[in-house]
Amino acid sequence: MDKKQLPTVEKCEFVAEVLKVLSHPQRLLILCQLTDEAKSVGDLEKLSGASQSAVSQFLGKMKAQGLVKASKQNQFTYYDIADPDIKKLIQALYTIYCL
Amino acid sequence: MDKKQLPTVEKCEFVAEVLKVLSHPQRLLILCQLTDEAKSVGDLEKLSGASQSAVSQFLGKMKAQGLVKASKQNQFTYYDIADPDIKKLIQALYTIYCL
DNA sequence: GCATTATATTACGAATACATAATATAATAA
DNA sequence: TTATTATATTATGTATTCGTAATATAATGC
Repeated sequence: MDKKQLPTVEKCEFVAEVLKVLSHPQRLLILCQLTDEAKSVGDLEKLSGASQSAVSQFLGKMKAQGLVKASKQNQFTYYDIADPDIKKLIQALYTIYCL
Repeated sequence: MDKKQLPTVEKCEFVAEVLKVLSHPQRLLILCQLTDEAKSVGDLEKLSGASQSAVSQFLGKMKAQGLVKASKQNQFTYYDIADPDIKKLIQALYTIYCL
């Protein structure tokens, strides 16, 4: 994704795609939790209140989009933020809405 | 909306609602354009490439949500950002994705 | 008045997203 | 080997969103 430009239709298409992922309460909570440290699917299930299936599906899709990365350790899969821009975005949201 | 807290489910529900509005290419472009200065529906129609009906509907809904405000001058309706948090958010997106 | 321009509203089919249930797989424990 | 735990996958009905067409309203210009 090239930067240094005014918002164009193409840029907005890309960013809107990212925002669509964040525009869901439980997905947003999951991503917020992951900015601290990697967490297992089970951890995120408890923290978000979403079902096992939903959490796994959310993470699978976000991984496919390159937003998070997975590392399997024994029977657990730990997820972590993969995209630094997402981390910045979550931090910006925190600054605006939580400080 | 009270602030100063870690992300909670309720906070995420609120923020996700806001992000849902931004998670659409043309709505995002419209909001980006409005951070500079108020613009008419027709201006936004041209800038976003969305249909007259769609632009009017987008603006109507965003107004109902308190994100933008309208001021009618003669036959034109000028829209402007109403929520300072949205302005901050758009600026953060600009910093992350356009600089 | 009539035509034109600007905006808003309503309606509706098509596409998408959601939540949930059911099932599968893989690892560990007993 | 059987049971249990952790995660992934698939399926599916429902709800929501989107885009567009049609129509309405309101102001301006002729």
